[in-house]
Amino acid sequence: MSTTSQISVEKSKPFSIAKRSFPENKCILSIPIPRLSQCHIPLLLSRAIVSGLFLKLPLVHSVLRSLSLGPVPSLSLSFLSLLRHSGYLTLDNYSLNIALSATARLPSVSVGAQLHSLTVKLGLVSDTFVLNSLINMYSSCSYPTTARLVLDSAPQGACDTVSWNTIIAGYLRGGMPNKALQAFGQMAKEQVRLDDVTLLNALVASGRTGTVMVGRLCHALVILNGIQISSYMGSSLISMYAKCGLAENARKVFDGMYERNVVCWTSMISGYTQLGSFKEAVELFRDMQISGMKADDATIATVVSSCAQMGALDLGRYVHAYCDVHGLGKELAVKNSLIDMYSKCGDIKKAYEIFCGLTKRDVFSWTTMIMGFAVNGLCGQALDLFAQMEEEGEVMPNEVTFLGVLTSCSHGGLIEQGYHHFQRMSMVYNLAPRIEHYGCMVDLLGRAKLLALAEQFIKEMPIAPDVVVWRSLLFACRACGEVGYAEYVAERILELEPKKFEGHVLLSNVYATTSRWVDVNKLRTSMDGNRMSKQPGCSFIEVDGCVHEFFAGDESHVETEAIYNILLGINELLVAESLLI
DNA sequence: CTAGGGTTAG
Repeated sequence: MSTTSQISVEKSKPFSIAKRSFPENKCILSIPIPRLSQCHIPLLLSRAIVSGLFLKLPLVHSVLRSLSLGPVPSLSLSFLSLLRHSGYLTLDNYSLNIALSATARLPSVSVGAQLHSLTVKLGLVSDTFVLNSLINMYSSCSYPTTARLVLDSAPQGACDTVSWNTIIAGYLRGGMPNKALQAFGQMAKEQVRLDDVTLLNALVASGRTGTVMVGRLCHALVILNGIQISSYMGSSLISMYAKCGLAENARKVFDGMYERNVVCWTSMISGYTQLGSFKEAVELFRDMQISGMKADDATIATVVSSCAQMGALDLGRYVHAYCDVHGLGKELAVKNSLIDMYSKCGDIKKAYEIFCGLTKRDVFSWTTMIMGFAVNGLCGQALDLFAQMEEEGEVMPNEVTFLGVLTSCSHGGLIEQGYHHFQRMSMVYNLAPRIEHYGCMVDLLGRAKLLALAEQFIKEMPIAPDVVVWRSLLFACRACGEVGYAEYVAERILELEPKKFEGHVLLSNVYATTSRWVDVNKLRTSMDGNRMSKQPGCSFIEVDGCVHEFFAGDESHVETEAIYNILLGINELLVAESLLI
């Protein structure tokens, strides 16, 4: 089996192509071909071949390989086809391997599929390298299921660790982390040798599915096998622990690392952001700057998201300025996060300014801006923007976009429009409404005090209502003074989450409105008996650019009550339900 | 031939 290393070992006499001469083969191989104009190389070589020059096979192979890795992988394919048709080369396992890795980088699977049938015809599917390239080609072209079919129907003994690793990576890329985890299990069951790439992929799968057990197992395997915690491994571990809600474990991995690159730092910062520890996220960003590690766009995007969720406008502005100084923030993800930050912090003008300045807009840009208008009470503008999005038609709305649209209708009291968009969501865009969308609709009807309609809507839902849906209905009951029905609804919430604090409180509030103090007491006593402790309501406030975090009922904060009153005035969103007790 | 972090959410 030919490999690249064999090629670079090969040395030969000087030879020439056209009028350019090279001292030896090795020199050609070390030419950074992507730096030359890639288009000229096949042209140059084609001319040489047509004029009857014989080129050594290793050179041809190396050029094919470079082209397949270059910016225009299809050049590799056209050159290969020329070589074949001029009788220069017959397709063997090596050239087929190169061709397949070129097609893996094409947007369409069609050429790759043609090569697949060629592979079968030539009887090369039992070659492990060719097989793996084939699997990789289907995985990269977003056909992970077909890739799996290739693996499952491969001849006995042809598959190896890389084949399985490629399958797992393909599932992850295709947004199928459960399948990835399953494949990892099968791999272990069939006693395929696991390596560090396997564990790395399995860690990603564990994180995305929230399967701590498997994540821990992988971590244990890493330690037991003495696998070095590289930046790759470390960032995967950190991200896995963070996604499973174990911030401390993530931090332990982070602190214990011998060397960390920007990805490790970003993994930890984004872990904090995802877990709602915004202050820690920002602090770690500071530590990162102190340590001299340069942030990149991924870091900025997650830090800005933390600022947005804290409502820290000054801090957000600082990070924005940091971007300009360090030449960062050119990527859309950062601009989108800035739009979100400015609109969540109330500077909707600045948010819209950034949005308007975008030369390219993805679904995040539109959705963030729509949601930004909605939460700032500019429901009309939110809906106008959605109309503009549909009119331009370059970006398809997704489920979250419709959450923004429905929220706008709900906040604006636009019932007919709400129904209209709710229907269009599935009819026009083939998006199945999720429980969140049903929640929006109940909220829409409840806010308009259309209690009977809201109730009917819940009854006709194809999914079981969750706590949020019931809570929306409960608020509607309260607004309509329907105490009896409110009791029923509060009981449903309690039923869904008997161990949680909230349901008990809601029910006891309902009792309190009808002065049923005996029932209130009974409920409170049972709560104490169950040692039910509430999650403290937590808020942030920025004073002179400094972010203070405080908890409801936090005695250490002397000004808690005062700040709470300020918050009530600033942003109704910050008022956690448990603060009201 | 395979590998890590990032933006929207009732």
